[in-house]
Amino acid sequence: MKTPTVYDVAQRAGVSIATVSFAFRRPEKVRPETRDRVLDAARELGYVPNGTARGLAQRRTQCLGLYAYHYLLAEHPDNADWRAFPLYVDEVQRGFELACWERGYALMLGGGASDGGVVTDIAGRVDGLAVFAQTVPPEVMATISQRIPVVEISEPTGADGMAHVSVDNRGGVRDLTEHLVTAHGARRLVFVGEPESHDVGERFRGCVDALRAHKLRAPRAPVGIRAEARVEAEQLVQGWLAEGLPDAIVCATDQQALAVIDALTAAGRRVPEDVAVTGFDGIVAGRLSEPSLTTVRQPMAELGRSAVEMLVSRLDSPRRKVADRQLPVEVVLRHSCGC
Amino acid sequence: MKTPTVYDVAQRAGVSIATVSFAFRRPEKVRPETRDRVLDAARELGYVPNGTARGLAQRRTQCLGLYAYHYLLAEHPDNADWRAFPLYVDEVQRGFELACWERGYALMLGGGASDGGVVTDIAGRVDGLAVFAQTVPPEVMATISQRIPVVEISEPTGADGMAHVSVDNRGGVRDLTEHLVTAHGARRLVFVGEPESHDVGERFRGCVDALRAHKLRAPRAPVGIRAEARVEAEQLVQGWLAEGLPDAIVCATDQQALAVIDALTAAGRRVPEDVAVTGFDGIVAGRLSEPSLTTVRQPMAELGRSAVEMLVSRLDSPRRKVADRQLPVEVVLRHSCGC
DNA sequence: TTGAAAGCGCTAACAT
DNA sequence: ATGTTAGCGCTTTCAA
Repeated sequence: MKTPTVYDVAQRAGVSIATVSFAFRRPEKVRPETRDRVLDAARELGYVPNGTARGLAQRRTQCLGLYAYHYLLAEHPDNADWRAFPLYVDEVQRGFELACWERGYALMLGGGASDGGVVTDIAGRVDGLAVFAQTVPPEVMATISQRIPVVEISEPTGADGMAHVSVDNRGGVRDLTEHLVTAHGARRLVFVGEPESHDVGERFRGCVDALRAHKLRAPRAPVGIRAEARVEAEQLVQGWLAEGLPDAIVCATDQQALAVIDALTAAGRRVPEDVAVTGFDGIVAGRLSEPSLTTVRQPMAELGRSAVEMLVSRLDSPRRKVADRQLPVEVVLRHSCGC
Repeated sequence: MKTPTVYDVAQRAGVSIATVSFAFRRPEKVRPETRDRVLDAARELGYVPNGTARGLAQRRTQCLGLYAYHYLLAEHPDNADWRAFPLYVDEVQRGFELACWERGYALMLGGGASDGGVVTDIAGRVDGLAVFAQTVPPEVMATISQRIPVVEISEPTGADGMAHVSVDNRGGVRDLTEHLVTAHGARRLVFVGEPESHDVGERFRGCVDALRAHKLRAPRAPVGIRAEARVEAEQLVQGWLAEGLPDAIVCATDQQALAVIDALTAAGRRVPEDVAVTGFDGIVAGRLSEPSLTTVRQPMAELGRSAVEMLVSRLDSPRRKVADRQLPVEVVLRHSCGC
């Protein structure tokens, strides 16, 4: 059962393939009777235009890509129940989806392996591509961004030929730390986070900014933790119990903050009575936790939407030079800081 | 800036385009030195294979489609806060994504307009397609399913040339109703749901089955409600208050059950003390509501995974005849039934 | 082991 | 208004 092509439709309608193409893409360019004949023939044959062929001929696919390496969370039993809530990447993805559809683009999603293979594969099939920070080797991105517009999500601005959307990490944590100090009288603060991440570095700097502004002693570096390791949170807590709890624990992400709170609770300490704990991101789980999590909310869906806008605008005017975008954040005061 | 093609790579490596193709796709068929020359040339030029051209030549895209018409929830202010939790479609989509990636397929997601245009467009670019029930006109699906394997998610089995994955709607509600009757002594039950939906019809029948088995009077038809209308829930509650509350309100979906509970609470009635309310689906919001929602859990991610499996198996052996699949459900007893 | 060449199904000049 | 035709960039026989 060979599927019908323009040729079949053309033959049946007694016209040329060009007319078939026009009947679909530029209906106004063909006489109404002719158009109806073509459309009828197409319907009778069950014609479905081959998008691949069209993409090749037009050299555009009307499709944007998102490399959504989900950190393979689903596979990681440690994290299974986090999946009950949408995480950062999920919410960004949702924004990306909706913005694509509003603009008439389809969305191609890739994931799985984190070597360059999958992402290159996707790059070869889309008009523009968005990727999350730290998920693809830079050489691979460099090559791809020479071919199509690329935007990196939550990646530092850099002169790498790619566009970047990020949020005001530093300002957010500065404001939050400021709150801890002025509203709750915190003096001894620690900052917990993955030291390798640029975002985390910025957040740490924001914490230091606020502390310095108050002439308080600032930690020299973040207390290291892996992205979402509960076990490490427990070890950290053991350490603090041994040497005395700080006034506040500023965490680089909500997930880490929740893990720290769990570990503290398990060790018999109360949050925020014994120690304040804060996060960053604004995921749903933090809204529902006990105590609810004071945090800095990122506009996650807006990050996804912005990525689409940036890609589309470069597609529409290719001469435009790549521009980065930084989105504002919002301090959300809940209970874990003592409020 | 023309992007490099096989021709450019071939020229630079001093070989033919066939050799370039082989070097990438069948490395074992070309002499190692030749292969290295080709790969080096490719790297130097920043070659990214054009997936569209490949798809056309191979007549397969290694890409599966999901038409994820999200009921435009995001646009509907009435529903804004539901979006904080993953809904049915989101969880199915997640299962679909992961299963695609595990099998080396990319995923093309379409949405937005619900006319046939978008879905036909996607159908023209993928090897297989999954759609949710009631989101695409049947004629359109009929045409598409003649071209590529299609599976409808949560759609009744039918001799329409498409495959279907669904769950045991009838059995699930039968068991749940049975519980209401035997464990909580419910006698007067109403069933609330969208009457047009096939799934809802099945669920209603399950309710009737259980009632009949106990020689209890069964409602003649579902009490109608739109998919996710809070306002209607309030009207229903007003009606019940006027004519006397039933013992139990069996709702066709969790979202409707939560809306009904909200309306009852707003009207000063207590659940489950004054009346039991149950749902169907097993969404996260029902786990966290007050009272927590007794429901029938669908294996949502599993639906998505199954859809992928069914598509891939038909792609792998095209002669296999289309087969449907029904997944089991699980009654989840929480507080809203009185447990 | 490598090369030549014929498509894959469509679009878009250009010609009529 | 419609037809002819040359690609789009790749895969894949078939020959050498």
